[in-house]
Amino acid sequence: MATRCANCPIRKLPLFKPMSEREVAFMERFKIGEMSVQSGTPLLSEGSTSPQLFTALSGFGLRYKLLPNGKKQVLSFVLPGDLIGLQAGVMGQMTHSVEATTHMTLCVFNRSELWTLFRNHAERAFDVTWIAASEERFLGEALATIGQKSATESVAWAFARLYRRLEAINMRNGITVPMPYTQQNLADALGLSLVHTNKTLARLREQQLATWSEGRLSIPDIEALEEIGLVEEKPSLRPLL
Amino acid sequence: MATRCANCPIRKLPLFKPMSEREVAFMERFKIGEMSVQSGTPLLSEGSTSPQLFTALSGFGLRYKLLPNGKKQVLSFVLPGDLIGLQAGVMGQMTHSVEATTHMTLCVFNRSELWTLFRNHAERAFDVTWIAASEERFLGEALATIGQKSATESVAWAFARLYRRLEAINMRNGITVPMPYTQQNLADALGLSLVHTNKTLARLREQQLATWSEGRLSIPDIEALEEIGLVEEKPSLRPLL
DNA sequence: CGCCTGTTTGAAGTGGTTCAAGACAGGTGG
DNA sequence: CCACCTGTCTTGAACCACTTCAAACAGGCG
Repeated sequence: MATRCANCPIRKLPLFKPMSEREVAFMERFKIGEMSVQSGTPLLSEGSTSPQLFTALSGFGLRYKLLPNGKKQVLSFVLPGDLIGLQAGVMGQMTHSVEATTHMTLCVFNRSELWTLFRNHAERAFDVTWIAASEERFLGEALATIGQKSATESVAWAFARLYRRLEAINMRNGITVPMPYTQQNLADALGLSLVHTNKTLARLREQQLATWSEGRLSIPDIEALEEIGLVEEKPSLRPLL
Repeated sequence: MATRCANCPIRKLPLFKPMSEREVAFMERFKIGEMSVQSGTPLLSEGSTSPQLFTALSGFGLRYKLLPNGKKQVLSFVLPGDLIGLQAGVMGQMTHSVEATTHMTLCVFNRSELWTLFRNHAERAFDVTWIAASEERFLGEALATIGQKSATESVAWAFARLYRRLEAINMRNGITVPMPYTQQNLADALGLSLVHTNKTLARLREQQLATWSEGRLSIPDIEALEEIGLVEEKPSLRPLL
């Protein structure tokens, strides 16, 4: 059954900006339903003009682009709290695809209501823009990583970023966080080959910097890893849609 | 002296969405001045919380990030019509720097007025979000390029994209467009070394696909170049701020 | 003229790719 | 219950696209 926004389990997590009562009330109207999908389900695809926006409530996904040469670039990992489909929402068309990596539950919003949001809820509209700018910021960081860092630095960057983000939504357990992706997914995200990604992971494991197995990532010293990955930014208080 | 928005020379270019009279009137109030800077001038820097937003009226610039290891990633080339500083505008802090590559003239807006825009001009607010989403889209494309394409494909992609964008603002002259950047700039944008970039340019020149010298880029067959660069998206009608 | 920035070229080195093959786990059908 | 998938991870070895090092050249400028 659809969770009421008032009881939204993720809204109160430390990562998210508090919402006023009026905002919660509006979101409750804006939300048209809840969706539950299995792992592997495509949520949005490149070129489509989806009538819907989603917010991930639980589970993990991937945003990616497929190239004419058959290669795949993973743009980012979708985690609980992420807004999905903003591009189609404002520009009318997706230029990347999104799919569920694990089972996911999602809030569903009506794209056509986005306009109402802009007209009547300036604060929320500002938040939407904040989210778009934040994604731009993330991609800029990813670009700098792929473009200028070594394989080891890149993997360390990705792990550290994911660890901090998961920590901020209370998914850290001791020194480990869930990581339900494959090495191929990580390779596609960092522009590396699967083989080299695997060898890089082995090296990080030997040095006790990061151990990734059975869907869980363990990081004994996150600050050391951040240093290796040349991480400069931390997740900041963000609005939730 | 300051151009009135009503007479804005770039608003009527084919690339930009028409603006209503009410919108023009608002922009005229939103705009607090005009700025003219020399080549090399830093406009915004990483970490700063600039009180201003700009729109490039003429001239060329660069957005880039500097890494702790001393390397530089160019995120994009700033062309006339581009909005600068949106990140600081909504998130309060820049995570990349922007500087002028040539002489530039810029419209200056007051960041604190951005909020007024969101409250009283929903359409314009929507446009701002559109712009943010469009930058995200571009960075996704750049990521796929750097991550998955060969050096030749990357250079072809960058050239084709710039050519089409400049064409859309009437800066094409026959088969040539202005390109006032250095090979080092391009190398930093594509995550390649200067030497290899230079050799790749030589190869494209030999094959008569693209000739870049003395600040001008000539492309005899843009569609062939787009194919080589695996270009899938074209510049689309965009709002101007 | 001397200096600076940007471009060009050659040659050597390497971080990463590609190819190949095996191990292991989970799932499926006979 | 076993044989046989298929997907993921792992490892070794050969190769090459790109980097790094080095040096020369061209144009603009005080």
